[in-house]
This record gives sequence, C-alpha cells and structure tokens, in this order.
Amino acid sequence: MTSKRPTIDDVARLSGVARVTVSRVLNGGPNVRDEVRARVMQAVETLDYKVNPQARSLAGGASRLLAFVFASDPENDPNSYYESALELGALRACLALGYQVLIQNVPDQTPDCHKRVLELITSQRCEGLILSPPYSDDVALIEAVLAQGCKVVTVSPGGPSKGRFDGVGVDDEAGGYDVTRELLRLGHRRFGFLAGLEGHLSADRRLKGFRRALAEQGLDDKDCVVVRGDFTFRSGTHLAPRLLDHPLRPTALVCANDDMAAGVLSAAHARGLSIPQDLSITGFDDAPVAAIVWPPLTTVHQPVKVLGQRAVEMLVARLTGANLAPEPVFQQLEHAVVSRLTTTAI
Amino acid sequence: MTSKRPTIDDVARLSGVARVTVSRVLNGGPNVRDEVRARVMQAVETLDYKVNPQARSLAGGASRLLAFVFASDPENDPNSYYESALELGALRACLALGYQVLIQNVPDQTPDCHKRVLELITSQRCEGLILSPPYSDDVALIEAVLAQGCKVVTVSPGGPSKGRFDGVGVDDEAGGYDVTRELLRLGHRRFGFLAGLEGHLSADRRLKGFRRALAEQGLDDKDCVVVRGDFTFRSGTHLAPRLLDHPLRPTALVCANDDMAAGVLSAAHARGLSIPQDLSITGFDDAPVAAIVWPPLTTVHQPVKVLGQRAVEMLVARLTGANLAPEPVFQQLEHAVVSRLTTTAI
DNA sequence: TCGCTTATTGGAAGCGCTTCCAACGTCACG
DNA sequence: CGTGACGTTGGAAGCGCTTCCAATAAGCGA
Repeated sequence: MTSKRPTIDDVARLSGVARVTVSRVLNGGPNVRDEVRARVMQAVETLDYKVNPQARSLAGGASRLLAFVFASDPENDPNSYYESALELGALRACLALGYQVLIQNVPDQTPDCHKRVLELITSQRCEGLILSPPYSDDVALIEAVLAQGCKVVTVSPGGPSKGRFDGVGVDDEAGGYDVTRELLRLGHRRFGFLAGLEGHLSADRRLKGFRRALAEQGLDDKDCVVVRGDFTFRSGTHLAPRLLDHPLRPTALVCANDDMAAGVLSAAHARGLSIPQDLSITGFDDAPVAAIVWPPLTTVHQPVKVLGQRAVEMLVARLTGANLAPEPVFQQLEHAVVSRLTTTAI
Repeated sequence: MTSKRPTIDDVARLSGVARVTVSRVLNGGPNVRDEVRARVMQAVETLDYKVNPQARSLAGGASRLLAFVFASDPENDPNSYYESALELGALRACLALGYQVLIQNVPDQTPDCHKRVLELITSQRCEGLILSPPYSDDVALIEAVLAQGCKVVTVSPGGPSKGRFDGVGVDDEAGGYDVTRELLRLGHRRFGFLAGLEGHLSADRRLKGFRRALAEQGLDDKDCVVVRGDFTFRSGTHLAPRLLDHPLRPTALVCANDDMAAGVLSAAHARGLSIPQDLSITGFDDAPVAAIVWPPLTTVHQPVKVLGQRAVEMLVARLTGANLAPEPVFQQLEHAVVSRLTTTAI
C-alpha cells in the first residue's frame, strides 16, 4: 500500500557516506566538510527523510520526556484559561520538537508536594521540568530537582527564583502599574485590588505595580482596599461584597486576573450596579472571557500560550545544549493594556 | 546519581524466564501458564518496571502516531473552547496511552483539503485519524483515509457517517429538542434559532430537534426565524440584529453553541435590552463562558473534553485490536439541559 | 624530511523491545 | 507405542538511530 518511509541508511546510501555521517549532519555535529554536509542535506531533501524520534531516543538514551507541574486541583477548580493555555502551548511546542510532556497537577500546601514532584521526575526519568506558579517560586523544590540532574524552567517566577533560574514571563509589576496609571488618568482616587493566592509572587507583583502607581500620585493604603481571592470566577463573586461594601467605596477595582474580574462583574450585575458608571473594573491576562463578558473587560494582555511554548523551547535548548548563555536567562514577553468597556472616567 | 531504570531483561532474569515471555505477559499474549504469568507480574511489581515506549514502538514497527484534524483556521478564529477542549482531552488520553497526536488545522472548503489530510497521514505515517466536524461527515474523505490503512474515529458525526464509521458524540437532536421543550414550557411561542455553519451536520441536528419540539406544539417555520452563524462570538454579535429586528419579534432564541449565544447576549446588552425579560437565550456546549457571562447562560451541557478522550481511546482500541465489536460503534455520551438565568417564563 | 596533532570519516556495538520461527514437552487418538 | 496437534517456551534477528573508538587523510613546525 504505502511504501516504507526512508531510513537513515537510505539517506546514507544515496549520498554515498556512512550512516554515522548522516547522523552527524542531522544533529549538527562538528567535523563534517561543508561539501559532504550539503550532499547529505540534498539527499534528505529528495527522499523527504524525517528522523524516527523513537529510534533516536532509544539509541541516544534520552527519554525526551518533560514534566509540567500545576498547583491547582483539577477536581475542584474549573479549568482556567491560564493553565489550559500554558498546557496547550507547551504541548504544541513538544510536538514540534519531538518531546513529550507529562502534565501533573500537584496541589501545593500539601506536606508531601515536594516529594511527589521529585518522585514523578525520577520514576518517569524526565529530563526537564516546567514549574508554574507558585512552584516557580519554590527555590527549595527547584534546587532539589536540579540536584537530580533534571533541568528546570519556571513560568512567571516573581520572587528570588526570577533571574536565578531559567524562566519566562511578562513584567507583572509593570502590568499592574500600567493599568493602574490608566485608571488614575481617568480620575479615580479610591481603589480596590482583588489579589490572588498567597505565595503567587508574580501575581503579587501586579499588586506592587498597583501600589507604585498610587504612590506616585501621593496615594497609599488608606486609599485602597486589598482582598485576596484564589483566581477563580467564583472567588470573584464571593469576594465582591468585601470590596463593594467597604466603607471606602472604591470607584475602581483592579483584579489580579480576568476570571476574578468576571466574577466581580457578575456579582455587580446581580446587585444591579451599572458597570462602568458605578464602578470601573480591570482584569489581567486577556483571556477569551475578557472579550466576552458584558461589558467587555479592560485588562492586561499576556501571551499565555506563547509562554508555555517558550518554556518548552528553553528547556529543550538547555537539554540539547543549544546556543544559550550558561547563566540563567529570563525571557520576558510583552504585555499590553487593552482598554475595553469596564473602565470610564469619573 | 539516579540508578538506571529496570529493563525487560531485568524482569526476565528476576522471574527466571526468557525476555520474550515477559514481553508476552506484558502484551497480554496467549499461551503463557498462569503460574508463569503471575511470577512475571510479581517481578514487574517488585522492580517497579515500566516498559520503554520508545523501544516498544521501534521494535513493533508501529509509529503510535495519531492525527487530529480541525477545520477552523487558527489565525482567523479565536480559539474556541470546543476545539481546545477536544484537543486537550485527546492529548491527555494520548499521554496516558503512550501515543502522540499531530494536531492539524485544515480549513475546509478549500479545494485541496482532502489531499492535505491524506498527505499528512501518509507522510507522517499516522496510524489513526480523528475527524472533527464538519470533516466527521465527509464520507469521501473518511473512505480515502481508511483505504490508506489508517483507522478513523469521527467526533460528533451528524449525517450518514454516523453509525457507518466509529464515532463519539452526544445526541444533538435530543439536546436541541430538550432545550426547546423547556422554552415552550415557559410559554414561549415565537422563536429564533441561530444555527451554525452549513455542513456541520451534528449542529444542524440541534435545529432538527428544535423543529421537532415546535411541531409537537403545532408550531412551524412561520413561528420562527432561523439564521446561520459560524460558531464564533463575533458572529453572534453580528447576526443579532437579524434576529432581534425580525418582524416576528422572537421572545426566545436558541443558539447552536455558547459562543454565539454569548455574542447575541453582548449585542442585546449593547442595545439596552434586559435579558431574560426582553428575550430568553439558550446556548449549547456548556463551555466555561456560559457560566461567566451575565446573566449566566441556560445551555445544553456536552462533555467535550471527554469526547476528545474517548475518541483517542476508541482509536487506540481499534489499533490494538482490543475488545471492540467488528462493526462500527458510536459512543453516545450524555447531554443535559443546564438552566441558568437567560431564560424566563413569558 | 619526519613525527605529531587535528580534522574527517566509517565500523561495530547496542539502546529495549517485538516478531519470527524453532524446539520442546504433553496429550489424545489410532 | 507411534504420530500429529497443540500449548508453551526460548533463541535469534532486527527496528532506526546514536555512541564509542579506530582508521585514515591532512596540516604543520622543526
């Protein structure tokens, strides 16, 4: 029916070299004359040869297995865009690079969460690990994993691990600052901030940026009320009263992510408030939901899928020793305030 | 550092049999005495042995590669929950089963879309193909793929391919019927239906169910206005005027999916309508967005992630010749009307 | 010119598994 | 008691690739 796919030996035969030379060319190895290299590439081209990743990893002794650890409990939490998008980006990059990822949800706060992560990577012989918040700030865990000989890339690290280990993310502090500046520009002076889970340092940097913007205008904690949620839509609806009924009566509410902002929005509707006339609301992430709720949410765009993809690419670059600085690199992607209809001048 | 993982030979040695016997046990092969089988399993247990999938597929000559084809253009369409969830479910099942999936977006309507799909599976040597709508109803394509020796599972087939090939899905006709019955029960008599793209037969079955429910009450096409969108939020906002300004002035609007329903909802808000007082709206899918918009959307729940997962499981069962009927099987999952706040009595 | 290092190539082994086929019993039947 | 069939086991080969190491050619200073 369909003829067999060409193997490395077919390429070798066609280009008149040994199999091992083809392998060297394919893997970008040194010590191959340009003329030979070109001849081999030519043969690869005409045969439409593709390496067999299975054979390669068997022979190479590399598992080509990565792990991606999330902290949320998939049973309780509805699947968040943030995590799905990260996962999807990673999965796609892996497909492209011939790697596999093991997705694992290990609720944090549990006493044996370190052990579970370590066990995962040793028992499955993972070569690399991607850590999402708040694990991306867990220096002890990262060092333990590194000690096992497993490379690590952190997603959105916000604390000491940022810069100390490889990572990808946006400038959360600047994001929080930028969106708050916008609200300030619109005349707001009494603020609420709906923060995320304790220990999610990158999300807390949004709060830091928020405070810096306020401070620039001579405002401080007396002029704002800060409440913590858990990033879910539900926590937004639950916590809304704490923000809305506060004696300060904030006119603008900055949320650490879109789902919570959507939750507050929903609660505001439920009590008959007009948004944005009665209250301006902003989110963070620019998840699809931000464009879909009514009114569409002003938010800070963050390229989450790309983050997941880049994390895998960095990890693989580390594993293959590709052109990468020896010191840790932090790849910072662009964020942008997206003004929609939940914000207005006062 | 970490000791090497046990191989099949370690298991063979420990249980005192030949490597090939261990292989037989592992693969559930016949002709192994129970006593030997137990001994091998015991050894597997104590060594915590896990087969090396790379080696297995190399030796077995199976690529363990699946393909999942979507019709949407990822550049134009915002990523829909339906497709992401399908993809995620499939990806997870693949991880669990040791398979890989190639995700491909091949816009339909293009003249060479059949050729592109065929080329994908032959060049990558895929063993199985999952087709989402509308490809799941493209009998010619399915037969061409099957002729290549590649197994196929269809997701939500709605036309002749349902029952003729393996497939997974819900009873869309019943879903459309159920949600319409609910609206009828609430007293509605003038309806709008926002249908999906032409050729998406399973989505059209929702329309069929809608019509059946109307007919039962002696209503027909004179009592409803039907408009076609493309399943996106934007098409919902764009098409809203066609529904809302229709001379019939429908009091209830049934949409073929949640994104379009959310779009109509958004447009309704934009023109100052009160939902559900001025208009009842229902969706289909029960995507996360349904719970998040205001008011939360009454919709028909469909387990999309599970659909993706089951599709892979069926495909793999077919490939491994697991206990599966020789004739095509259609795995029908449960749907359920979820009443939220966009519907009210009239 | 010679010995030495360095660049370039290939031979052989083997990663961990499955498949093919031969070699055993062991049993029923004639 | 012989014969074939069957259930059960193992030996050997090999999937497509990489790694290790030996072999050869080329370059270079003294």
